[in-house]
Order: sequence, then C-alpha cells, then structure tokens
Amino acid sequence: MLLTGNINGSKVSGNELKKFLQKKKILHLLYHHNTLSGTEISNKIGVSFPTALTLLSELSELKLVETYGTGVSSGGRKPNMYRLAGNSLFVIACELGRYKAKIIIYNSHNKAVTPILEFDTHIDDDELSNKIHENARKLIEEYKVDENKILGVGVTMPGLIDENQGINHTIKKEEYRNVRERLAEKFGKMVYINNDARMQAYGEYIFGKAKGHENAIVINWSWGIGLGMIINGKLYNGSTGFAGELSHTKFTDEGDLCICGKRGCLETEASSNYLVKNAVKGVQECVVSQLTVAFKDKENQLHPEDVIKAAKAGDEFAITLLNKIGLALGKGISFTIQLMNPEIIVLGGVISQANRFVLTPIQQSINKYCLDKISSNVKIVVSENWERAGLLGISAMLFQKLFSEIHD
Amino acid sequence: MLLTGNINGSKVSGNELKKFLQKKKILHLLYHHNTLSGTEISNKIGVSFPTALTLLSELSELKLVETYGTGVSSGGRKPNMYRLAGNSLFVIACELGRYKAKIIIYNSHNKAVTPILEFDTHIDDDELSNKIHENARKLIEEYKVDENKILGVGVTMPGLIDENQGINHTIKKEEYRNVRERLAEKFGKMVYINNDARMQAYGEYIFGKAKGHENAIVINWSWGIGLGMIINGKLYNGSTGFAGELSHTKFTDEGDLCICGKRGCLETEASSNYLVKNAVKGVQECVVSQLTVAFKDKENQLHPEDVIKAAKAGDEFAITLLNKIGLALGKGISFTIQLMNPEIIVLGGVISQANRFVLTPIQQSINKYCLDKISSNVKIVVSENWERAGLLGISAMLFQKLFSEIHD
DNA sequence: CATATTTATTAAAATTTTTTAATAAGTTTA
DNA sequence: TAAACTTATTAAAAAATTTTAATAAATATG
Repeated sequence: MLLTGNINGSKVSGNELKKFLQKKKILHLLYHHNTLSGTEISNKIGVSFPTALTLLSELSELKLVETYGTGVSSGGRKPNMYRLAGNSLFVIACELGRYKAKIIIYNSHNKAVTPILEFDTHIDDDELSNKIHENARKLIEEYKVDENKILGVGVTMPGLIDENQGINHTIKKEEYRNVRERLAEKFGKMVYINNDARMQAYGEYIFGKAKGHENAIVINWSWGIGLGMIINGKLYNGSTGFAGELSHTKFTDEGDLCICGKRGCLETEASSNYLVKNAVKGVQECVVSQLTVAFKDKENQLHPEDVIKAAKAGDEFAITLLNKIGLALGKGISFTIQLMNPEIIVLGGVISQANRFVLTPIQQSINKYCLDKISSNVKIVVSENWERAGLLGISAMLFQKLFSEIHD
Repeated sequence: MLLTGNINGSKVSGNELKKFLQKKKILHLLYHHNTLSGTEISNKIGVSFPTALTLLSELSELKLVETYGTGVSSGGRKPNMYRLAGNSLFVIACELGRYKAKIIIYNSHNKAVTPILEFDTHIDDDELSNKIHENARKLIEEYKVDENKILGVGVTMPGLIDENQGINHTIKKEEYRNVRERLAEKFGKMVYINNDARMQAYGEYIFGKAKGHENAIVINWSWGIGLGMIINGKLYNGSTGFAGELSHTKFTDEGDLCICGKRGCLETEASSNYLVKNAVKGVQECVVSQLTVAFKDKENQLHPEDVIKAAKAGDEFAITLLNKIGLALGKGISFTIQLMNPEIIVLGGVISQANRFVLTPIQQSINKYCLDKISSNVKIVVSENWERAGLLGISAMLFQKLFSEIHD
C-alpha cells in the first residue's frame, strides 16, 4: 500500500529504520535536484555507490523513483540519472484569500495536473472544510487523478496560525479553529496548514526570486502586509506561529484606527486598503487625475490595480499615492533589515506590480533609516510569480513533510 | 597528535569518514549532555549498541572520552555512563569591551581552569593581537595549562562582525580588520571571533536563562543595546553577520544626534549613556535626589550602577530616569516581538540589574505596541550570569566548532 | 582513428555492522 | 528473601556495507 501506514506506529528494527531514513533522504534530494546520478546520491547521503544503487532499485520497485536518461561527463562513461517518478505522487494545494479560495493539484515534479479552481469562502465560513473537500473532489473526478496517489492536503490562509497544532487562532468560533482536524476528518489524509504570507515566502525560496538565498524576507503587499522569513535556509514560523507581524506594528504614535483596535499600524498607512481609500477620497474631491475621470460616481469600482495603471500612464496623483505607501512600507522594511540582515527582500502582492513607483520610495526610506553597511548588500526585488507562490510553497512543504513520514 | 591536522586535507575513504562523523556526533552529544549511556548514544547517533561501544572505546583510547560511574535504572542492570574527559581539552575565551578585555581558559566541562585576567585594550588597538596573545601566555604559564591541549581561541568584541570571514568591519584601519587572521598567526591555533551580544545570547542559550528555548532573544543593555537571537535552536548571525542591530534603529524622526551620524537612534534614548547623561544633567541642575547629594561637583564619577542603587533606595529622580529608558527600550522590544515571536527575552548588561524598575515600563510599552496574542506568551527575564555569559558562550561555540573538525 | 584516460557500473572479496543468543547485574514483587 | 522481571553487556552468527578488482562506456589526444 503505497507509502501509507506509519513507521512510528509499528516498531522498526535498527537497520530497517536506517534504510528508511536513507530512502527518505534520497526522495528529499531528488525532489530538490530533479535528477541526480548514483554517485551524487551516494556522496550526498554518505553511503557507498553499491548501497546507493540498492536503495534506488528498491525505490524504483515502489514506483517512487525512475531512471531518466544519462548525465553529462567530462571524459568518461555517462552516468544514469534518477528522478522522482512524475505521476505517482500528488498533493492538493489550496489558498484561502479574504473572500475566495483557489485549489489545485500538483505532482511531485511541481507540475499542475489540473487548472486552478476558484470558489467563494472565508476563514470563518462554517462550511469551510466541506467546500474545500467538495472542490477537491471536483478536480479529482474531472481530471481523473488517482485518489490513492494523493498524499496530502495543504491549505494556506490569513491569520495567526500554529502549524504544529494545525490551529488558526484568528478564526472567531473557537470550536472551528482546528482547521487541520476538520480537514483531516473529511479527507482522511495528511493535512498541513500555515499562514499565507509564510507559504508564499517558502514558494519564493524554493522556486522563485528568493531561491538560493538562505536568509530571505518575502512581503505580500496587498490588503494587509504579510511577511514571511527564511532563516538559515528554513522557514521561520516563530515560537507560537506568529512570526512576521509587521502589518499591525505601530511606527507612529498617532494615526488612523486599525481593525486590530490600535492606532497607526503600518497596515493603516501602507496597505492597498489605504491606497484605495485615499484614491477614492481624491476622486470625490475631484483632484486632477485620470482616476477622477474614470471613477467619478463609481468610486466603489476603483481597485489598487487602477491606481497602478494610472501611475504607469504618468498620472501624478496616482504616483504621489504610491510614493506615500512606499515610504511607509520602507520604514517597516528598514526596521526588518536592521534586525534580520537579510540577503534579499522579495515583494509580492498587488502593489508589488507598481514596480519602480514603490521601489524608489522604499529605497529612500531605507537610506534614511538603515545603517549603510547593513542595507547596502540587500537586494530588493519584485516577485515574478506571486500569484502562484503560495500554492507552490505549500505543495513543496507538503512533499517535504511527506518524505519525512514515508515508509516501505 | 591530539586532534590536530585536518580531515579535509588528507583524503579519507568512505568508511573512515563515516566513523569520523559518528565520533564527532558523540563528542557533540557528550558536550551537551554531560553523561550518557552506551544505549542512549547508540540511539542518538543511529547505530547499534555494539558499534557505539566500539566508537566509544576508540574515543577513550584517544583520551577524549572516559567512563563516569553508572546511571539510574528502573528495574535492570545499571548502565555505564560516559562523559568527555575533563582536562584533555581546553579553549581560550576572550571578551573585548570598549576599553578593557577579559581572558580566561575553560576545559571541556566548561569549568574555568584559570581566573579571569583583565587588561586594557580596544578594538582599534594596533597591539590588540599581541596583547591577547601575551595575556593568554600569562595564564597558560601561571596555571600550567598544557599548551598542546588548547584547541582554539575565541574572541568576542563589539562591532559588525562577519564570523565566517573573521572580520570586524567596525575597525577603523582596514588592514587590521581581519582579527581572526591576526590572531591565528600569533597563536597557531583555530580562532573564532563574533559579536559580543551574539555570543552572550549563545551563552544564555547553552547555560543560562534561555536554555531550552529554541527561539530566544538576548539583549545586552549597557553602553549600547546589543541584541542576539537564537532561531530554531541556532545562533543567527544574519547574512553578512550584522543581524540584531536594534541600537541604531530610529523609532522617532527627531531626536539626539547619535555616534552613527543619524538622529534619534534607540541608543540615544535607551542606553546607559543616555541614563548617565540625564542623571548628570539633573545633578548639575540640583534636582532633589540622592544622586545630587552624592555626586555634586564630581559628576564624572557617576555610573549607571549609582542610578540603579539610588532607585532601589527609593529615589524618585532615579526611578523616573530608569522608567524613561525602560519605555524606550520597550518600544524596540515590541517591534522585535511582533517580528520574531520569541519564546523568551533575556535581559543582560548593567541596566538589567535595575530589575522591576525597568521591567515594568518595558511591559507597559509591550502592552501598547504589541498584539496581545503575540506578546502574551513571551517571558521577559533578567539574566543571572550576564558577566560570564559572553565568555561561556564563545567557549561553547568553540567546542562546537572544534568537534566538527576533529579527526583520528 | 586508435590509444590513453576518465568515469560508471558490476561482481566478488573483505570488512563492518547488526542481529540474535547467552550472560551479568540490577529492581520489583510475592 | 527468593523468584520473576528488566536492563546492560558480551560473544558469536548473520546480514549488510564497503572495498577492491574487473569490466563497460564514454571523452580527449596524438
């Protein structure tokens, strides 16, 4: 029975455990390296070549690993290359937004085997687990995914989340907070949940702009300001899963009232909420702007993207608004740089698409608030695939977790 | 030749390397657990009991490990316990302050085998490496430490330090920045340098109040505000070794001029410098206070400890001053909590001795600036051994590093 | 283009490790 | 206090891994 069962449940003897751990390592390696030769694997896991080959052939029998052509050689016989079998393992990845959710199925090569399916829900939806399960079933049936080969379900969502306990502390009804339990019941599979910004950070680290940077910070700049950290090459969750709360940090004593109850949180002066609010205000006051022309008397249709579009078309009012939130976020980023000394900061989310209209003010704030020696090496870049980063991130995390629980 | 040489220098075959790594693991384990039984070791390093015993007997022959009595049993034969040999390995630990340095020698049980020797120097001292070497020699000779058994030298100092390269970027003359190289030349031994606050953090994590807390923050509250972080159970240095710069972070747009060139750094409103400056100002203005009585016309003799003493004796002026810097540091701590979600914050340094006179205002600031859910689980405690934490920390770090380079 | 060189793979021998069984040395309980 | 039960250690047998040698397959070179 493919990979199921529990190695901790049944007692395993020393050597069996050893081989189990070695195989786990191989799967892990192949997941991250696409293809590897027998020699490379033997070196990386610290066993001799013949032993590595034995392990690989056992994994091949389980249909988890397959050979894939030959590699390059610099003067000698070409090595056989091994990779994870493409369509023998799948995961379901789901990303919950404020009002909508996306769901998709990936294989172990991180290729989507279904398109993204969207549906309406939110974290306080009593029907949350039902809806996720229903829509997953739709995908499974429509695209004929072998259910036995689906190894787990990953869900990202906003809120203060403890990934170890599988609890979202932000959910209002206490009895509904244990999302992992609710979903595990429905699916009968391993379930992993974590904060959306953190999984986006992980996605950028494994596949995106933060790849190869052991100390990276990823910011999801949209309705709030989500922040995820990669520290020493690992995703950092914080001691109770609340790390990265920049959004509700006060950088001014005064300021607008925030949904959290405090005044002057960064969210009230650097989020897309604030951007739209001020754009609408300007339109209502009939400032000279393309936005006024386009949205007068239909202000509720004005979205962050419209402000960015206007700015790119040279609209001064829009540029000023973006500049303002750029300076504000820049202050928050500065503090983060001083404390964390990251290699790179990746900006994702709607506002990141404003590119130089926000990057310049951010850099300006950094110059003002950071010591030059610390900030001068930090790269600040815009994500290329932020709309998929969260889904890819939680998929990668699931495979990682699964490869730690596999057994013969 | 005891532990010297280099395993990377000479080619080692597969099995030799394997055994080398296993032995390294054993030394590592014994360093952190004091004593362990053969069974415990075999489980922890993932080999069978007979193999563990073989490795242990080989380490015993090298005089690195010794048996040490028997352990407890809950219904069976008592196991033989193993520990690191006490006086077969030593390290030299040195802590550089602003004007003075301390130096000491520890054995592998973290026991001091000499008292602390103090001498005058500073990071920009051209004679720095000479002075450290000279004073180390004094200790070695006076306390008859076998020089061949000294495995390395660790030095903590203020500044922006890249531990990997062994460079202190804060040193003025560029040709003197590579402190590790300068010292390695003198000593002919492995040298490790790192920032003082970070090594203090590590000391608190291995031996002090942060022990057992995988995500901890340690603050060295004295002339500046040093900050060290333990993240996922590892010391975090930052990508270029500059992590933890809270001291020169601006939390107000206005403010006093700081030595770094900016205005309003936390250092200008929360350090002992600021405390003394304001105390002196008060004395000169003849405020009603025990400090005025004691230090009028000899204000240059007023130290932070005097303000703390006065506060403990009920002096209102002193209490107000401490309250003020407590609120200011509390603001900095709040941001750190929001971002890092630590389990515990340990306060060390002179000012930490003011205890409740600073803990209360710090908590007040936290209540104001943090989300309750994040801050409510954080413990804020005062270090018990902060004057030794840095020395113990770098000693522990050295042993850790050394156990990674040992060979047969 | 054949030969030398490099690298990978396979097979057999040597070594190491694990497993199993037997013995030793304790603790708990009747 | 002796018998039953646990746990540790030792020793021998069994299994697994590494090493070595031989072979295969490619590249580089004269």
